[in-house]
Amino acid sequence: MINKSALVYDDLMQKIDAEVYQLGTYLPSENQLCDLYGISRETGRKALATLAENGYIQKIRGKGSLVIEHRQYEFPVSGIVSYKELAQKLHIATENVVYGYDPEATLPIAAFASLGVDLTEEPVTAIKRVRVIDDEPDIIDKDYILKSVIPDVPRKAAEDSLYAYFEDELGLEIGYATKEITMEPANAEDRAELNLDPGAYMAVVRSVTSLTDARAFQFTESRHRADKFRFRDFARRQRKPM
Amino acid sequence: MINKSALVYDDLMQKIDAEVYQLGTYLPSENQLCDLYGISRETGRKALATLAENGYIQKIRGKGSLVIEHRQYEFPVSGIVSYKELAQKLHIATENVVYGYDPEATLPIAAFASLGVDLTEEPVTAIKRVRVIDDEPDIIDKDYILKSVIPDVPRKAAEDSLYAYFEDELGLEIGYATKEITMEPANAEDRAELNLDPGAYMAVVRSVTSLTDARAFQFTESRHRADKFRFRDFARRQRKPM
DNA sequence: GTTGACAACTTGTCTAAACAAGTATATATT
DNA sequence: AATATATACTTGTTTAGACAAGTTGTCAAC
Repeated sequence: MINKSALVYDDLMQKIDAEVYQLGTYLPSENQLCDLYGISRETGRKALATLAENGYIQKIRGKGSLVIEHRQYEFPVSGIVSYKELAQKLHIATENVVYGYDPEATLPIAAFASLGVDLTEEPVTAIKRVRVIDDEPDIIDKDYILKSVIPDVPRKAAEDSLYAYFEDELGLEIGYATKEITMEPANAEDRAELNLDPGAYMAVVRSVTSLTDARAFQFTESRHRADKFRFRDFARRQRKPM
Repeated sequence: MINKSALVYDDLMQKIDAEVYQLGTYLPSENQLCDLYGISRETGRKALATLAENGYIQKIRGKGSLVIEHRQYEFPVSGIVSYKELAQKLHIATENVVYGYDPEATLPIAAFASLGVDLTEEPVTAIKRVRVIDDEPDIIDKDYILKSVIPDVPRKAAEDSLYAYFEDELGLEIGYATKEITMEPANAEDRAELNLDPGAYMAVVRSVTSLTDARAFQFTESRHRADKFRFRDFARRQRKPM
C-alpha cells in the first residue's frame, strides 16, 4: 500500500493523459480534491506539487491548477527511466543485443571524471549492448556495475532489463542519477556496431546512478547516432537567491 | 519578504556550497532545524525537499539528510537560467554580440513544431546574438518574443539581458520552459558567424518559455559548436505507477 | 560472546486549522 | 454606463500534533 498523495497523483496523471482533464482546463480545486478523494488539503497539494514539478500543470494563485502541454517522454533519453520501460510506454519495437559481457572488469574512471567520480580502479561487471530500433542499430550502451554493491549481474539480466533485475529481483531502490550529454566523433567501435561512415558524430550520454542510500553503483556510457538523438527537458525557473 | 522555507533553503544551500556542511555528512536533523531557525517541522521539510529535488542532498529515512555530490551549473545550458546569470555565477568572461534585430518579424513555427507549438504566423521581435567566450564565438542564439505578450523589446535589452528586462523592467514572472536538444549539421549562417569548417556539427537547443500564468512568450533556438557543448542533468527515479 | 528487547533517535505521512493574498463575480453607488 | 465595494472563491504559507517506520546504541538475558 503506497501513500494517499501518490494515489491521487497517479489518478490525476492518468486522467490528464486520458484527457479527462483536457489541456487548457483547470483541475478540481484543492477543496474539491479533498471531497473527491477523502483527503486533507495538504495531501492533495502534495500530489499537485508533484504534477507541477513534472510539467503536467501550472498552478496559478487565485485561479487553480491549469493543465499544460506535456511532452515528458521522448525516445531515447529522458529522465531516469529504463530503456525497456520507455520502449513499452511508447509502443516502440526494440531489440537488445548483448555483444560484450565481462564479470571481471575494471571501471574506466577517466570516462566519468567530469561527473565527479573519484574512485580508484573498482571491480565491475562490464556489459556492452546495442539497441536496435526498427531493424536499425542506433545506440550503444556500455554499463559498468560495481561489484562492491552488486556482486553478480547475470548475463540474462543484461539481455532482459538491468533495472528490472536490480529493483524486482534484488529489491534495490534506485534513487537518482547525474547525466552529462556531449557530442563526440564516432570511434571505430561505433562505426563497426552501428554501420556508420567515417566522420560521423555521436551524442554521448554518460551517467552515474545511485541508490536511495546514496551509494553510486552504475556507470553508463550511452552512445547515440547523432541523427536519431533527441533529448527533451522540462525546467522551472528558480527564484533568485537573497 | 519571501517565505521562511525559502530563506532556510537559501541558507542551507549556501552553507553546502561553502562546505559548512560537507559532502558525505548529514545536515542537522529536522527537529534541530526547527530550533535553529525557529520554524515548524513542515516548514523545514519543505526546504529539505527542494534541496533534494535540486540534487544537493539525499534524504534517508531513519538517518538524515546526506549531502551528495552536486554539479548543477555547467556551461552553457542548464535548467532555465539566463546566460548572463550563468556567466556571472561561474565567473566566465563572455561577450554578447547582437547581429540581428527585427521588431516586425514572424515566428518560424516549423522550427518549434516538435515542441507542441500550434500557433499560426505570430508577430514577434526577432533577435540574433552571438555569444563569445574567451574571444571565441561559440553559440548563436535566435530569440523570438511574442508581441502579443511583450509588444516592445528594445535593442538595448537584447544587448544586456533579456531576462533582466522581462523580470526587473516589466515585472513579468517567468514560470517554466520546455527544451529539446538535437544534433544537426552546421548551416551556412553557423559557419559564417562561428568560423566553422564544412561538415561541422551543431548541438541545437530549442526551447519554449512560459510565464507563471502559462502564457508562452519566448521561443529560442540556441546553436552550439559541437565540441564546446555540454549538458548536465540531475534526475530522480520516478516511483512506478500502480 | 551472542542474541533479543527496548529506548531514543531519525524521516515519512497525514490531519485540521488559521491566515494571507490573488481572482472573479455580483451588487451597490456614483 | 462606469466605478467602487463586498464577498466568495481560488492558491500560498505556516503551525502543532499524531502516528508510522527505519536506524542505532544500550542493556539485560541467555
